[in-house]
Amino acid sequence: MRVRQVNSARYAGAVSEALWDRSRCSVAGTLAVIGEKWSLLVLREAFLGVRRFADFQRVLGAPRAVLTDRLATLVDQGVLRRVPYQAPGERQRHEYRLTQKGIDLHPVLVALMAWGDRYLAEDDDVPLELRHRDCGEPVHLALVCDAGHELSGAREVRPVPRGPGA
Amino acid sequence: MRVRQVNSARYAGAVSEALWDRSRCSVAGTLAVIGEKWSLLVLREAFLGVRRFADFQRVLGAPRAVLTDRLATLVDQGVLRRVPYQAPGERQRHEYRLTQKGIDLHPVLVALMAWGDRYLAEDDDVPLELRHRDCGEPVHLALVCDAGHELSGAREVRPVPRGPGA
DNA sequence: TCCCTGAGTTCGTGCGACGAACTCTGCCCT
DNA sequence: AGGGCAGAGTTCGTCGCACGAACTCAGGGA
Repeated sequence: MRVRQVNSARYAGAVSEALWDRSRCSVAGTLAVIGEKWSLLVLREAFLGVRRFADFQRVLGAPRAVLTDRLATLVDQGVLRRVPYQAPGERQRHEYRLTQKGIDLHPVLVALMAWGDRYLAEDDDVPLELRHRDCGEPVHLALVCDAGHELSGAREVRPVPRGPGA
Repeated sequence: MRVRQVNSARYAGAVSEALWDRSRCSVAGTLAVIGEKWSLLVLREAFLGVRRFADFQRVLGAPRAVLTDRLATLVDQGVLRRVPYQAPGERQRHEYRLTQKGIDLHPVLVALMAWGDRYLAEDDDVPLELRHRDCGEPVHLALVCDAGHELSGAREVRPVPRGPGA
């Protein structure tokens, strides 16, 4: 159907840094999986319950060919699953559902959304809010350390190199 | 120097959804700002302390022209600031520093990194760890609600439409 | 039988990424 | 003063991907 190698940018280029090795950074690896145009928007819709090709296409307005490619990529990265289904009176079709690996991308979407709400929404016109299913209170992302402190921001974080190159 | 309009995908396409209006979603807006190739990698390096053009170029290996464009975009989006500086015995140059708006993108990077660490690092070879500057404990992202509960995952979240279209 | 819809595939065009080469500026050395 | 050097771009040719429109294919219904 379609050949695709994982091309991972994690191993691109001869960097040979004075600092630790940046080419293996997980950010680059993750972007190699979901960083292409439309991928994150596809996932946003998936989290909102969209499953069928036509619905993705209609809601996003992405070109069909691109959408076909992005869905296929996400499927063979294990982020989505292609599941057959049959609506009564119709022939068998496929739908795309999040796997656990895909569900675990939720914080990425939440972080993007939170930033957009803060800096791009005009006059507090936030289009979508996340609430705790149990208690109904609004939900936000927080950095917490294993000692239980909730950090106030990036300045309280210290990046520490690890692994064989340390 | 370079003209750039904010082109925001937030208003693209006539969607007219049965569900709430997806075209104003903050995820798309944020991606219009930082979703281009290399932008997030530039920010990753900025968080690790990189400030000068040549250092970005050397560490990332991105083509100069692309890097020039991405830095300019991030500057006129207000994510980076172009600051003049003068090293002793050199002529005046510029460096790129995170603004508060840029620093607030930290959770996005952390979320991408966490997912990559979980799913892409072979045999737990995590290249970089984040620790609380004060207590030294490892730090992770969490969803917490305003009642103080820490949610276990995306399934405990309910998205609620808001604003004029509700 | 023809038509319709969902899910693609094909195709021509054009923009954007790429790497190499060129430019411009001001400091340093001789 | 002249030449070399380095940082920060800019220019250019190529090549690939994104785009939108048109085409295909399968099955169900009128």
